[in-house]
Amino acid sequence: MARYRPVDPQQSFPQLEEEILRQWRERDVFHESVRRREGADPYVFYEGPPTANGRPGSHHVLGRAFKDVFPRFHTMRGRLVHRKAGWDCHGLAVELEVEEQLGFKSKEDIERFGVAEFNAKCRESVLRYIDEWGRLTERIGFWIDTDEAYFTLESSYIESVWWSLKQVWERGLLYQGHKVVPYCPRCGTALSSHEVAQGYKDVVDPSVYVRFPVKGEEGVSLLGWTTTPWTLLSNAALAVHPDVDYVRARVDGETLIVAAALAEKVLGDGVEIGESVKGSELEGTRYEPPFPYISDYGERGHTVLPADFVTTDDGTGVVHTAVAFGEDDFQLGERYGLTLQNPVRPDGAFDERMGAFAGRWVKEADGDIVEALRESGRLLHAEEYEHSYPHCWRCETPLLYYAKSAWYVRTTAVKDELLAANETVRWYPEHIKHGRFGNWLENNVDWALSRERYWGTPLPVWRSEDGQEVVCVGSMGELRELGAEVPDDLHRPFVDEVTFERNGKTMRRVPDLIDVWWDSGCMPFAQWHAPFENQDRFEERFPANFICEALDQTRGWFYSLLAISTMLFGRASYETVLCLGLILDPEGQKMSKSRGNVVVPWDVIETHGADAFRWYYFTSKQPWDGYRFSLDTVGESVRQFMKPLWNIYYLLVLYANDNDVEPAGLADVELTDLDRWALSRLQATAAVAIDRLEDYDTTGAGRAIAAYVEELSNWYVRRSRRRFWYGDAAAFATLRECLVTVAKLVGPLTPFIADAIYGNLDGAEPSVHLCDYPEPDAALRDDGLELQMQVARDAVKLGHQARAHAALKVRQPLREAVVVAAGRERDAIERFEEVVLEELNVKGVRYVSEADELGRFELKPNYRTLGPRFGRHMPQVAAAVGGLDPERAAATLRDGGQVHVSIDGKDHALGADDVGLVLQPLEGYQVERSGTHAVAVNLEVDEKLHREALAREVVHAVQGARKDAGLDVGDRIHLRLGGDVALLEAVRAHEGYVVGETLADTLELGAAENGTPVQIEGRELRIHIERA
RNA sequence: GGGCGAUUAGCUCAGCUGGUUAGAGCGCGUCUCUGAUAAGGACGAGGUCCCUGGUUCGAGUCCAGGAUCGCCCA
Repeated sequence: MARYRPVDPQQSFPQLEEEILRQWRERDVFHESVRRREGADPYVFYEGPPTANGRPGSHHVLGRAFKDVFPRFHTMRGRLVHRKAGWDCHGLAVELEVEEQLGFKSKEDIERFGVAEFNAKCRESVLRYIDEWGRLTERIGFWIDTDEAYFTLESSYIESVWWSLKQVWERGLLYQGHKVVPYCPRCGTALSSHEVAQGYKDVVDPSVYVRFPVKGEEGVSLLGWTTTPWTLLSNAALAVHPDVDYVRARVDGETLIVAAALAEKVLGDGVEIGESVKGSELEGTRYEPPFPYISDYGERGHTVLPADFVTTDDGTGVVHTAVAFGEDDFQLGERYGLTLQNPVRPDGAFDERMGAFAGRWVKEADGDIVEALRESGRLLHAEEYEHSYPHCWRCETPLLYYAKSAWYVRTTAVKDELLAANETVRWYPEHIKHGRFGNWLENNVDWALSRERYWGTPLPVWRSEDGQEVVCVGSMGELRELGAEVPDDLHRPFVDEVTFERNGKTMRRVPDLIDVWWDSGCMPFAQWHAPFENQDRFEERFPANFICEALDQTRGWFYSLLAISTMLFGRASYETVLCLGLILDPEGQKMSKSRGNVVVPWDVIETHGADAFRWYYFTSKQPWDGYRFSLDTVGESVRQFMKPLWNIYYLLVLYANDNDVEPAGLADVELTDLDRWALSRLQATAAVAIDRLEDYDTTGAGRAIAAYVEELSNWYVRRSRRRFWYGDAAAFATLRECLVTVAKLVGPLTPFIADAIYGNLDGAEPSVHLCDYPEPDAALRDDGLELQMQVARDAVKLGHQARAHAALKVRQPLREAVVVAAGRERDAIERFEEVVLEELNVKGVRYVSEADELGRFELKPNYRTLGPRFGRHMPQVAAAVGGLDPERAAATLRDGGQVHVSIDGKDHALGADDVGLVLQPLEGYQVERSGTHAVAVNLEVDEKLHREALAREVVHAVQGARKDAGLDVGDRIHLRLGGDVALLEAVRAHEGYVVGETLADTLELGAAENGTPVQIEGRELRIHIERA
């Protein structure tokens, strides 16, 4: 009767996983695993909400695999790990997706379509993808509560976000300001810095040198330089560095004022250099602007101003300033009271003040502007200039640096707090902390919070038309108290209609939305609608023990979480961050739809399964380094780890069922040394796995477990095969214990195969994921045994090598192996002599403690111990050791004595640790050595040994024939053999052996006329098999 | 232009606080084992540890400069 459910050796893992998924659903294993830890010490995980804008890709599987493994591990370790899913629903990305669907090109299109309808589409679009995300999430075994997920679009979430903004407002950190921002005229919105970063492209722009004639000095011009000719239309001033030397350079009868350091570079070698002055002396110089359209820039308009940002790296050292179109320019304008004039409309076209250029898209006007300068004689020189310039990451429109009114959070005011909070965070990899992230915090600028878009959390600021009254609203209740009617849906356009009276004035909301990163950064409390509800839950689950996202979140979620919690609660909202790297294709190229090198996760799952996918991510390398990834690389996970593990499991079940072996505890059986070894190694492996996973190192944990599975397969099982055939209780108990424990160890990593194995071999719990993580049992640990086994395995390996080099197959029995070993090594090999004999197929082992028979010792200085001791005298020491008599020294050292060397007339004693003995084999012997021990095999094959080898060959041939005949491993047969007499003679001499190995009930010799012929050493054997 | 990281076998990756024969897996070649069997084992070929300098008795490992690639920032 089968004790265990039979195992398919060809099991399809994807199919197996579907089965396990069904069990998890039926038994509600995930929720049960959380329920069982009710009241335990919580381990808090925060889900960084993905934007469900598009189908999930392989990089999302990476993130979700790592977000899964540590919560699973800590649950098994006894912690209570709630996992609440979340979805980031707002933002420009979603709007763009919808715009694309609807064929929209601009904000006017959206306004015409209707904001309510447009936002309804956005909501629909986000929710549409969430299903597929949910499907993938479940399929890869990412356990997270999707039923209770938070959505950033919910009114409750938005209300919590409003609350956060009100806190910031009350601290005086929320303000409206004018700043020059990277602005996309097509999308009609400013971009955040990380959006800008995505869009840098190399472009060729005009590079123009322009004369700015000095007023009242005929023939003298300041020479300015720019790569954005369109900004010349609103030139407001020129900037020079006060400490830089400027010269009057004469060229072709005119005088040009440029930085001394750049004069020759710009004007050529032949230029005549005149008077030199400091930039500060040029301050106040009035000049003629290049275009007449706007003249009112205030008192200091169209004069030279001093500025520290001017460099002499390129250009002329005289910097054209257009207040509205550059950060430096804008600040300069503020300092010197230049009037802010912006002649460019929000759609990127010049306004009606710009004469012939009115209505033209600024970048396209560049060429004509250069022409106009040429015609007016202002152009000295024009060329092309290649540089990298930011473009809108989605619509590819070149961005404009553009002065806009916007709302900011004064994060610069809390920079020190941010840095201090960062100090409390543990980063993986460590260098991010003070590198990328720390640097980013050091260079903190105020958070540009507002967005002039439609689909997002509305900025809860209401204002009177005259700007005198401003209210930041922190909740719906507060809004009601102010006398407003509050709609159910807080999005635009509904929220825009909310008004109330204050001091006799009508208060209307400012039209802006907020940055989506603020939304997601609020999740620690907003996911619970705290502080309006569930304040206790929020407090219980704050801060997070662990968060994990891709490296690109450094300036995204990692920052928004830290910044918001620092401003609101004065501390970091997470303790440990794991950063994940990029997924690249096998050529190291970034995966992207446009390159067509994207690996669809479903393909991987259907081909190899989710376990393999996860295992690959966990173990192939440190996750932050990025992955060179393809379908095939995942296949290796299956071949190298899952398949061998499955094979062991298959073997156990096969023979346990065959022999009707009952599952037994270790206490009920008599363990052999080999069993104890396997169990000892198991404890060691558990210890490593725990240590590595506590340190967020799946690679270290996974590799240790894989190494153990390899040992189990290629040593324990291989050495124990016969015990399994014959139903040895201790072997079954041991292997079962090992496999069940491995299933637990590997559960967090490859949850499906782990549960399949556990369920069949143990099944005390409904799932392995309800078990405790294995604790190493010191009573089962035996370091000495492990060491001895290692020595014995080394000896076997050396013997195999010796045979291979002598080209003597293992099937040929040999009389003896000669082993050079003494003391502990000899004890070890003697303890496992049976194993050594069988592995090497030799009749006996002969030990020699002296090397004489097999070779000579050579002495080698141990640099590791001697180096620190002798320092720069090391070469002399090495020479002195080389000068010792090897035989005598070796004998002395092996007896535990000391040898003496003389360095600079001083005597030094060296012990066994200081001098290594290396055996040099004598010629003519087949000896393999490793350090001080060596193994030789006696190559002499006599008649008897040869006959035995032939018998083994015959068995080998018969086994082949059994297999060809399609027999089961346990089928009994009637065997008839015919052919060469020498072969038959060998069989006769070893009849018992042949009959036993081939499971033959009867054996007839010389009677297989119609048997299948095979060749053995050039002799023919005819084999006839019949099922008994 | 600045910051951070990477560079080790044909490929994917290990190499702890510097120690003298630089490893594994895959792939390749040869052999082998066989009652886990489209698995397993052994052997072999394959390496200027990106380059150049430096520190040191000794550098894949530490330092400086450079190259290439990636990410981030401008």
